[in-house]
Amino acid sequence: MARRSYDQYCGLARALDVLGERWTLLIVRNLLLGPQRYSELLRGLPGITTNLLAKRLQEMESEALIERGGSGDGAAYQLTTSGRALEPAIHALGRWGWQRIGKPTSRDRRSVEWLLVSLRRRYRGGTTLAAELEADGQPYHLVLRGDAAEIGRGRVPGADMRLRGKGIDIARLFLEGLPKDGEAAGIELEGTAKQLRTLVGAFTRGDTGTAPA
Amino acid sequence: MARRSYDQYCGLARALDVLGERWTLLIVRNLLLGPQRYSELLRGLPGITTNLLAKRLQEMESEALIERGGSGDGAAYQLTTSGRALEPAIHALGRWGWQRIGKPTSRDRRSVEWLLVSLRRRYRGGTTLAAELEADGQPYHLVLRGDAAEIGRGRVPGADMRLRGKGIDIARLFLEGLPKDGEAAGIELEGTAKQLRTLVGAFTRGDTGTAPA
DNA sequence: CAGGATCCGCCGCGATACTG
DNA sequence: CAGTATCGCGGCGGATCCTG
Repeated sequence: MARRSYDQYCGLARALDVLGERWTLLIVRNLLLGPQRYSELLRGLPGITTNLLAKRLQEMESEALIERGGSGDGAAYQLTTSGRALEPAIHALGRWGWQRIGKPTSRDRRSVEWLLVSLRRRYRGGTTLAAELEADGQPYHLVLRGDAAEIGRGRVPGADMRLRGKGIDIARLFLEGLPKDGEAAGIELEGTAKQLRTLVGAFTRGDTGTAPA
Repeated sequence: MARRSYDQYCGLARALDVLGERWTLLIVRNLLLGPQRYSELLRGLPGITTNLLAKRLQEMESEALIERGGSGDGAAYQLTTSGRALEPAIHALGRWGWQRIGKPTSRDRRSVEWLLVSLRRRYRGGTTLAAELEADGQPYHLVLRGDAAEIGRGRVPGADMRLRGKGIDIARLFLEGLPKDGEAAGIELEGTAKQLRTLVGAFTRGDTGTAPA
């Protein structure tokens, strides 16, 4: 084996020894919303090939970033504690990237999941609300409780509200905010308009300005 | 040209489009301590080759991460505002890496500069002190003023204290702290023992625990 | 000496095909 | 569904040479 290394006694260089190869951090990003199976990762990472995904998963498992969880039918890859500890780094890189990002190009793939990951960082805090999302048929949950925001895949029991719509419309809702008329185009709302305002307002709009403390 | 891209409308993916290739983030790290010339970067990045450094510098300049500053004799590469905005991401990755790093192997190169970069993040705040370092003949400065820590290359006028020694001894001082007897082995001190304790105590020891607020 | 350019060999990556 | 096998190409590493 003997992976390529910078051979520098430096935290950053060591991190890049493990994370610097292509796709690795994007796999971590996708797992931040919850465990996923091989085929789900493959679909969620447009452009990666099967051999490369398999190789990366092996390397990441040997580096203890991920582990195979569950058994039988529920078998899936999930982050270890060490892998989850990458969340601040992913948020810092993501913030820098979102600051430079312009309008999506025609070649850009989109996923509401990329956005949901960034919402964990954009949460302002101080809200109490449990929401369910159904974007393009896939369920997600946002549970806001004081300073903590738990955002991931799947439903949540006892949700206060529910949004259903196309991923691109839901993404626009969180990226651009509610329109003046308070009607979110193309989105089916189960809940009050006030809850919707609370949900959307719980997150900072973008990364152009300084995020409120 | 047309660099390789993940083609994902996601901040992290966009950041990795720019930063994901080999050596790029390490160049930014080295420039965080101040501008450097081509040959200085080459010496400071053991293992990089001349062609690759030249290529990376071109790419980074076209991405507006760095710019050629100064003129004539003082010409050097320096970070732009956008490049300097990477400091939080570098600190986050560095913290993760320092947490996993063990003892240096025999192949590991060392540099007091890698450590100084991490000190900017490890600064506890609340100290007022201007110190000069001379490690392996190279001068550095640490100016601590309240919440701000300015750490970089070169001297600082009106330093309160001065340390001189081998880089490895100075690195050990900040990584392991002052020995019980308060005598820093192999280090020449201009200043009081109290100042030395203040300086060393102004930074957290490592990344194993949670850094104090 | 600073700041590259050029050539070459290799391996990481991407695409496709195939297997348990 | 969850990977392995194979192959071509381009990015990378190493060395050398060039120009102000």
